[in-house]
Amino acid sequence: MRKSRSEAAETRRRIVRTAAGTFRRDGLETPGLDDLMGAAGLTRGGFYRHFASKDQLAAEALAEAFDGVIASMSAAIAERGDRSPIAAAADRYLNATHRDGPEEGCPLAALGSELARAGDSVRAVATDGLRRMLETVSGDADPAQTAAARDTALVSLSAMIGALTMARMVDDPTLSDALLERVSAYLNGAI
Amino acid sequence: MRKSRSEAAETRRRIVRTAAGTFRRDGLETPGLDDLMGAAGLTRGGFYRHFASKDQLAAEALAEAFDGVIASMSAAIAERGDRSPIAAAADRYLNATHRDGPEEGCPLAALGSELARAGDSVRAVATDGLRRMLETVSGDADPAQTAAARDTALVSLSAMIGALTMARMVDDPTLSDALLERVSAYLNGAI
DNA sequence: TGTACATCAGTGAACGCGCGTTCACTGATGTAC
DNA sequence: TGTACATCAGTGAACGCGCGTTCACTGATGTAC
Repeated sequence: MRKSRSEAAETRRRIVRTAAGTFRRDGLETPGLDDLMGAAGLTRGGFYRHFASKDQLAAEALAEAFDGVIASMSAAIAERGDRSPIAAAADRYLNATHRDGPEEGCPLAALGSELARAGDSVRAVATDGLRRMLETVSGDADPAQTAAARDTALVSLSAMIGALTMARMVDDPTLSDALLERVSAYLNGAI
Repeated sequence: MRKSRSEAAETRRRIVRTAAGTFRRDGLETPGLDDLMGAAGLTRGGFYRHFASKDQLAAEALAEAFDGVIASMSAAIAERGDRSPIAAAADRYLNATHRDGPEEGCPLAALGSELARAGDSVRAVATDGLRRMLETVSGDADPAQTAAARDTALVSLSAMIGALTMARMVDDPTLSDALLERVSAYLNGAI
């Protein structure tokens, strides 16, 4: 049954990658080890060959989720043309595709209120992820960020996270669409 | 052991009221019936004399939480002096007291990402609560709301909810304070 | 108004279930010589 | 290079625990007469 080192390393990466999606779709507490290992095509017993605890997997999966969404926003900003970085980030963030695919999206919107109650290691990853996202939307090409750019990033990202979370929460599609469209329009025009 | 009708009705109200705080502090899933009944000074067994399910209590407690926070914001707006309703709402919402007392605060910030995955009855209450908050911050004295006022409310409330959620999540007090202060300053000045 | 009986608020134990974690085991991989 | 042995990735069962829900029971309250 033993797998080679490279196979085991690949297995570990697969567990983290699939868990990053499962956590964002179903929350941090709801999925059990059976769900998380099953998503990677494995059974529960092998979990502790790779991780010390479910919390450790959550922290690593969260970091991976941030990597993906930050790369996506960074790319959107790089291709922004003559728009502001914030406008490009808002377009990438506030749309139906992102709303309807939380497993590939921003973990701050997917897990925000649960992260506030999570353990120290998870919150540390979340804090670092928020910082990286703030740097990204404020235009990370500029190393000497101005205070105004930083404030604009704080306000804009807060609005994006709040709007996407509410757009997923409401049971009225019209209100959900309005949240995405109106906040996106505001960030495209007024800032 | 039987209690009088008025005592039973008072007990029911107490369970809903204390549960509204417990859910906001600890989340929708984490507290068990032991915790929820214990907070009201009761034991688990009596729960089903008052509620058909834990989900029903969650829906009623959430509605009560909205009532409280909307009354508070309404009062802040009524006493706003020459400031805009949004500025008054932001001051009431984005401060350390609210951040550090989720059990008495806005359920959208305390439970946002969990509400997006909740059952139909809970999501219906959440949707109604968001609508009521939007009406409140857009100045509910005006019955014929303009589209612009509605859009401003969408953007402002999204920013408030996102900023408060992030302020509770990050493990760095400086960043947490900055989120509250900078978004509040923006909503006081620019809108 | 008083009495007999029915009701039911609340208790505490029990139900089945799924959780995170542990462990004995299997057998292919890695290592020592 | 070949062989003998140690290692360990992954399995599946078991552990104790707490969950939401059910239920028999108690005894004060409510109701019928």
